Amino acid sequence: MPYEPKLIEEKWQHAWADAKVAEVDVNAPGEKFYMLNMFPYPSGDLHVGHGRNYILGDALYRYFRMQGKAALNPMGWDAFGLPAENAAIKRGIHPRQWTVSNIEREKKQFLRWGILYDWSKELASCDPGYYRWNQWLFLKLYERGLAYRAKAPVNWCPSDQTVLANEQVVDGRCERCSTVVVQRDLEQWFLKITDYADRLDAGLDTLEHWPEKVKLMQRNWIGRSVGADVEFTVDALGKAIRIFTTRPDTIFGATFMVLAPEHPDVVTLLTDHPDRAEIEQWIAGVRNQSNLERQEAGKEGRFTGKTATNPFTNEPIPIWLGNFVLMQYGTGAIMAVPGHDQRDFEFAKQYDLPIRIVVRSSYADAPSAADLTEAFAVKDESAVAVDSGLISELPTPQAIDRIIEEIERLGIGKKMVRYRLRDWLISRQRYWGTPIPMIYCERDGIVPVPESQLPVELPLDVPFTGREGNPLAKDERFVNTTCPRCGGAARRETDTMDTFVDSSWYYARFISAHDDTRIVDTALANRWLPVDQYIGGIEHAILHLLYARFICRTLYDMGLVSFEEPFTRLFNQGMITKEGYRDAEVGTWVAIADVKWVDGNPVHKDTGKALLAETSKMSKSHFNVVPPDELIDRYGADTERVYTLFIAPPEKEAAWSDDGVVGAYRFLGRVWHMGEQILAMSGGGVGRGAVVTRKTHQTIEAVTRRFDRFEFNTAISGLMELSNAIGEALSSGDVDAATLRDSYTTLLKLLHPFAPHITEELWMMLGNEGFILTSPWPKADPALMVEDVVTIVVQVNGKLRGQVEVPNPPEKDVVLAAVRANEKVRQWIAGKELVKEVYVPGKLVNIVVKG
RNA sequence: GGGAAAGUGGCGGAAUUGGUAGACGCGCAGGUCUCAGAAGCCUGUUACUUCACUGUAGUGGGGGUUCGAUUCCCCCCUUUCCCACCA
Repeated sequence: MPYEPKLIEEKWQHAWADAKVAEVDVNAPGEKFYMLNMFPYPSGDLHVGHGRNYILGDALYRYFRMQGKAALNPMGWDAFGLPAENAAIKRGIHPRQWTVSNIEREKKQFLRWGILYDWSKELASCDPGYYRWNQWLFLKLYERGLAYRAKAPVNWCPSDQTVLANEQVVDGRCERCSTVVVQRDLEQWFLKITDYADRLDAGLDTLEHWPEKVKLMQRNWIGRSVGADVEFTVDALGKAIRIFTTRPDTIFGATFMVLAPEHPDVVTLLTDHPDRAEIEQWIAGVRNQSNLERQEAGKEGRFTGKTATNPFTNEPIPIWLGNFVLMQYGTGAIMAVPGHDQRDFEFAKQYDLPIRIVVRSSYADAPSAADLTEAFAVKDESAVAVDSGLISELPTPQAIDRIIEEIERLGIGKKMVRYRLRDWLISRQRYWGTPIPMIYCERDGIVPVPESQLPVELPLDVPFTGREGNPLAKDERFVNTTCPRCGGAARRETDTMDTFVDSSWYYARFISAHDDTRIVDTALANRWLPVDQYIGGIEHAILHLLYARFICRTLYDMGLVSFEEPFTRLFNQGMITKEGYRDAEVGTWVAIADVKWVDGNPVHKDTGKALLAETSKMSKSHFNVVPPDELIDRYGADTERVYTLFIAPPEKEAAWSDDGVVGAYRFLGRVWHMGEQILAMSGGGVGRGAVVTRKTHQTIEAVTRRFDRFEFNTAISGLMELSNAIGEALSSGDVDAATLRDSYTTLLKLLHPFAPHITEELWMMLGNEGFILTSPWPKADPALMVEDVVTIVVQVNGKLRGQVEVPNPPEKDVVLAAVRANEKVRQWIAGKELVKEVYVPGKLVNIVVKG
């Protein structure tokens, strides 16, 4: 019988589902292992690149299962979001309907891949039973002062009269109507993640099993820096301006001050300036620029005409406005030390401001300020302060400590830790999201919706035009309500929550997905959480994972869970890319159907124009998406699974090759035919049994180790080697049936996580009871892995010159005697002076000769 | 501008601690089967040299440590990713 995946895959998919093999009773005993793939946004089109993520998770799940763990592998849907609303606007389908039908499609796809999830715990963030707890969480955060309202700019399309998400702004214009987008200040809701900046930063040190790369990205995003706030008196204001610096030791070299153009004191400073109108115009221009535009514009500034007093030199220093000083960081004002900060240096050169040297390398004299071509910004022990009063000649680290002491003693400032991290803006002027449970009353102001009134449900019958703002705001039945406090007429908040709120705690909800009385069941959560293995794309390295870590800490502070870090181990799989073809001149992508090959080069079928082959992320617009359906119809899901994990190390980007798939299919075909032969076989010789058994046990050891290290590609190559070894033994006829059958059964078990259907079928064909999935993972017997003879490599002056075989374990005297007796080695060293013999136990002998 | 990762055959990639570089697979070549093709199976496949045995070179480039370096150290080049005027 030929290997026909079609005939067996669906059968086993139903068998596993019917037996509910993946359903976990959370109260049952056993060693828990919580696996989790990041829940997907149901866009409806899963391609083989998405498949990599879930197939990898499923292989691990099956492995842990066979290792005897009580493994939990749930799945849900990150179901709120903009694309659903766009579909409603463009195609007139309700976001809910669009989302639900996509979920159905994706669920079928998971099934076809042979992926086992515990569907009894399924959740969708657009379900009121889920998002009511988003609202509950928001109310708790509000109670604790962690949710607040403030003005913040949004992208506003003046033509469509609506707020745009960043993704909807293309080159500064509205994605839909190409109108130039403007910034508009709106009152919006924030979560105070900055209160947790220090804990989020410190917690990174405890995450031993997270990729260093992700931790570093988070650390940079939080951006902790230690320095000092210092006040500089400004006579014109009759008060001081506060600056933040990480280099208070350079304060003797602060020769001017720079304020952000948005700094609140700017208006007062400019009141009597002769060129006030011009400067205000300049400020308005800078304010309208994005950060990127500001940077491209180069360093620009204006002199306010006023001075501040440097508290250490007591000199008046000019106060400038500068486009490179950001209002959002620190105090929006800096002391400029052009000798020791590159930005300040460039600004000083631009406007011819004085430069003073107050730090030098401890290996060299200080250069003269006039000779300086760039700022000297070294700040370790190898730098010392000069011309700096009380800290002169102190190495920089000590100078910093000493000057901060002095600043604090003088009462003009203090040591300060600041973060780059900003508060989390969660308001979205969108329909398809969790309504923020707040009410505005003329009399009582902002009033939270009482818990008993949750969920605040999203009305379903609203019109979608894509114009004139949020559809929710136009639904009078939703907006008009009564004040929970005074009972008078009031209006509801119509902003919905950022979908990152939904995904910041969903992992905890799976454990008690249907509990209508509380957000999490604390006792069960503490048993099953944190997640033991979290799997997802690197694109979530910063926002999702940081928000999840933040919300987890707030749950911890409320006493709802007993842990602060939600994910013990994190794995980021790489993307799958594929070659696409584009017109080199115009730059547009060409559909595969329009590509013709001439002498191995792609050209356009109609125009004959040469095309450029380019490998990129799969996307419809690049015509390089590989849909799993055709692939599975032709080769089966097992082939896709094996190929996907074999193609490259899982954390790396991998290029899809249609040809390569065939290799995986052939491999499975060979395993299949071997199974039929072994089933029919009896008798056989005994000559090579030990060789096959040894290879089998070596493979058990290797595959197990590689699973633990996520080295799926080499685990599969190891299984191919074992299969080749069994195949050779089979055709040699020199191995007995029982030995071959044992090795083959082991191969099936080791292969099961990668190719579940075919192995399950063969397991049954060989007459075994139950599922191979629930059979135990094989154990390697070290005694059976040991070789009878050892091959010792012989080198002369480090070059391979022969090999000798000695009985295992190899003894030094025996090995050296064998080497000396080796004819070829004797030729190589003949007539030369022996310098030494190096013996690496069990591996090699290197003979060093001279002449 | 700052930070991180990585450079190995025609291609994807392999090489526990420094110890036979190129496992495994694709592709390619030859063979087998076939009226023919597809699929399968067998053999070969780093380059140069040789009919062959063999030999020489070889893991981005240059240097170092070592009996021995893809692996460790220093310098340089290239690519990719992330953050981007964060004081």
